[in-house]
Amino acid sequence: MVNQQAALDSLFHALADPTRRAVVSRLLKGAAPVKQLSEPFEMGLPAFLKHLSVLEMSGLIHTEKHGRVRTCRVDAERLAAAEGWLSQQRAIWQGRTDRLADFVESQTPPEQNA
Amino acid sequence: MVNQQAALDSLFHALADPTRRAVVSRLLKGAAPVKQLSEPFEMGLPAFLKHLSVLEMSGLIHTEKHGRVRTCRVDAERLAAAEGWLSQQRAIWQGRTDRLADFVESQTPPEQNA
DNA sequence: TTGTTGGTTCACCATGTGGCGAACTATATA
DNA sequence: TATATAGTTCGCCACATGGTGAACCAACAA
Repeated sequence: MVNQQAALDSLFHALADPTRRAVVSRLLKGAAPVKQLSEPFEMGLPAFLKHLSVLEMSGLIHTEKHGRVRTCRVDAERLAAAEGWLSQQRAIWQGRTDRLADFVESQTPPEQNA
Repeated sequence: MVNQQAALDSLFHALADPTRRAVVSRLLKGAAPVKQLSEPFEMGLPAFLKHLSVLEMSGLIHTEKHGRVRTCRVDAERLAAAEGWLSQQRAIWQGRTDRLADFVESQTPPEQNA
């Protein structure tokens, strides 16, 4: 469970940068080589590779090299993990606000996922 | 839209730390003063206040002071904003994989929780 | 074989982050 | 008034982050 925390740390950290979010967004539409991925961004390859490395460390993407070109693809399950934490939190919140709703509607036992 | 990016930056950055996630989680169960919030964590008040400051800058929490006690509460809409970006991304991904699924199943409108 | 292209590595730099202790302010409370 | 309590501010530190340019390696292409 401690490890879970570390995973979320690196996940959210990876997403806390517009370049990296753009890369994820781009990769969700299909795999791509490093060079092509880097083209929209006004930064050197070394800097861009660091972003890729952060993404890869977080597990959000994984890459493989064929010949001299490295191809990147996204791991959608990692993305779902981040979303999972958030919707879990929302469930807590909704568990609370639902009591107001229940007071009016009186149905649906809250059943928050611990 | 550029500002949107900055908002997501600080949102995800705020969430990229176990202490801050724990605070958010705690606050989703109800507002609390700084001291009480800080108790579970083994760090000084100054360090903890920096975390609160990061959370407040991101808009995830807001605070108000009455007398000498500052009360913190969460802003669930900010949390929803982060979740929103993620589910938006998932929609892209699912738009792709759904074509495979539809090819086999061709039923059940996915009903994602917006 | 000689370029060119795609990636990689390295040293370096400015800035940000996350923690500390110490000193301080302001509000309750005794 | 005196004292404890809740926050705040400040200076400091170690380390991570995000960028640079330059040199370099490995695979195609001419």
